[in-house]
Amino acid sequence: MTVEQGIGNSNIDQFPIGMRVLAVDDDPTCLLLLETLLRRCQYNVTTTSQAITALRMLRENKNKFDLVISDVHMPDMDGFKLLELVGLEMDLPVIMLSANGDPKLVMKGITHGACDYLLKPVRIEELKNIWQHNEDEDEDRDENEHEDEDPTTQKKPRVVWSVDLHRKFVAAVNQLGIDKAVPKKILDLMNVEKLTRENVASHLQKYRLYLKRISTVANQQANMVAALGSSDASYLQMNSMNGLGLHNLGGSGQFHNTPFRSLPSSGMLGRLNSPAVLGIRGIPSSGVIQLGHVQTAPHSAHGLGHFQPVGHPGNNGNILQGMPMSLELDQIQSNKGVNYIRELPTHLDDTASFPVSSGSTDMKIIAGSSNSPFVGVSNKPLMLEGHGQGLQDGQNFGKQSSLSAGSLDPGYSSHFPDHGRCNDNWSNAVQSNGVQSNSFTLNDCFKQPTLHPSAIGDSMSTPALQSRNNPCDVSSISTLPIHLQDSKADLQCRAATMSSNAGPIINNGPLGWDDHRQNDPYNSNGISNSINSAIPLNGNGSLIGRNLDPNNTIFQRTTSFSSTGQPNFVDTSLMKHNEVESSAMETLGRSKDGYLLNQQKLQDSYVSNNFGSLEDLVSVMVKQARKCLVHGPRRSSVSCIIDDFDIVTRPHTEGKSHNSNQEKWVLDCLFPNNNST
DNA sequence: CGGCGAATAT
DNA sequence: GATATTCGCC
Repeated sequence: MTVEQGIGNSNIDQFPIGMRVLAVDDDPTCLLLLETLLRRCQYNVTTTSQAITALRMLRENKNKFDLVISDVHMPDMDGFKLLELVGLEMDLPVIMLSANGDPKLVMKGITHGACDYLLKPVRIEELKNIWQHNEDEDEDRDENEHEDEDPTTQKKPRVVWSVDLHRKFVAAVNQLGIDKAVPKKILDLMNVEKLTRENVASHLQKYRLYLKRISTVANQQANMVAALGSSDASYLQMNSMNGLGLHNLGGSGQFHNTPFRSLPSSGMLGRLNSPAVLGIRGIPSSGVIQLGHVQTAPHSAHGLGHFQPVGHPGNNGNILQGMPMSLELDQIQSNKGVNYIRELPTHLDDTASFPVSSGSTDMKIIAGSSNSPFVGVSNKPLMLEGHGQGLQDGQNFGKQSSLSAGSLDPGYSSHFPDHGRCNDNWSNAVQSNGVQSNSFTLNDCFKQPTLHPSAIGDSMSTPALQSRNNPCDVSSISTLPIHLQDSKADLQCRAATMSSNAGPIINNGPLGWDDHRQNDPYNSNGISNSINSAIPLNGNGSLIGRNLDPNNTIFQRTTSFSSTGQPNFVDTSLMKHNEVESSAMETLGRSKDGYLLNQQKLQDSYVSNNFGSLEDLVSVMVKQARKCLVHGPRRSSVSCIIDDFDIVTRPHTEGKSHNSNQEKWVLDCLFPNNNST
């Protein structure tokens, strides 16, 4: 089959122009129509009104056709018979066509090997897609065969521990108490049909290992912190840098997120770019996809994918007591998050893509909670109680992003008690590395969290989702290699980072991803609120604090950046860029929900510092965008963005100006759904 | 039953 | 090749 670039109105990437299709229908009119439509799709069409003839043609010209479309009701031979014979004698995909949509007939067609069953009158849209059957015909057939087998003889389907299922599991475990949680009891509590004790037992084993890993890492962190005096600048620095990104490193499994696992520096990046992560279209057969937000994979067809909600009153029994929960950010994040990342522009010119992601309402940002940058060093602090600086409520959610951007502001940190320490540390780290650290990564510090007992239960989640809507992730990827490469404490730092993020991430679960989930046990018991409340409004304090360091201004960083000319820098800058943008997006997205970001101060102070790097440009954009958010979607609010944009783009051009188109563009980017201007 | 490790599947 | 799941045995 010839596969060429898609034709105009086709939304498929690859369209098989010239695919040889044999159309069979006893009704001349129908046949003509079918032929016309098929030709319009640019297929190479051959027609016949007799099934017998069709069969003969197929037999005589083996390999001369790529696909067969046959009517079901034909005088000379039943369409099903033809289907059967074709399936028997040749390996060609057959699509049944009938005016009768009787489910039984459809089923019969499918069971007989039809790869599709179209109803008359057939629409061209349907025909445009039939070629896809040709691509995975074998797979389809296999699937069909399985689906119709007798359940008793069918192989036991593998249990897919979806997020929901896992959540139920955790809820059950928490309810029972980790010590008393045994497979049988958990199974009963979960009340999920078709799930077996063995399934639960297996998952429990895995879960225990997971907890163990976490605790181990936590201890290491704690020890390290103790050894280093906790004030070690570089430690914190790195910690924050790697932050969230780390969970994405490591294997790919239900619990792989655990940040404490092996941390290949390239893992995350690779993952982000992997098809699975980005959400490829096509056959949902990979575990990752299955675990995604929506289970569409065949596996879920067995019922395991559809669990009845099990009411879980606040599970205060924290199964993970004393443990630094880790993160599982992956799992918590939503598919949207994935898309979100995928659409992150890499270049300035792509900024226009903002709207796309901002449309997502479930972006979960981690709200930093503790004031102490050291919180991350879990274990001891194990911030189970929020000590934020006063996040009032969920409204402030999304602060995170603003925080990241905010960290850029040199003067912002003064608000945080620990900033002094942070600053020193941070600057040192930066200098020693010779690379300006990404201010954004600092966010991670915030993430430290405050683990809410109730929320913790969710932490173990399923990692399937590799999405990372968290800007931090992105940044960490890029920065990690550069900053930590030769650091001996690298591993430890990373570990620390991870754990520190755990808290927030966990919180995210219920608040973000889970938010829109029907069966979210945490969403209906007030946990969300508690979590939110635990998030300090100024959660960013520590991060920003670091930036206070007079020697660590953006400017300085920028300078080192450009002076080093290393390839890595380039990448780094881009990543940062993405990160920033993602932050912006997050912020923007939140804005739609009416979140106020009182960070004007940052913005204002920042505006005066314009450096021509992408990073700076983006950061400015972010800040201004935030400002814009504060004021609402008005053009006037956007002007400043444009101004800054110009300033950054043309550092030495003061007399910049913008026009209404620019304003509109920016506005559209920020508020894609906003009609008013 | 629960826990483990081997055997498989993905 | 690494993991995740299931199988079998104690």
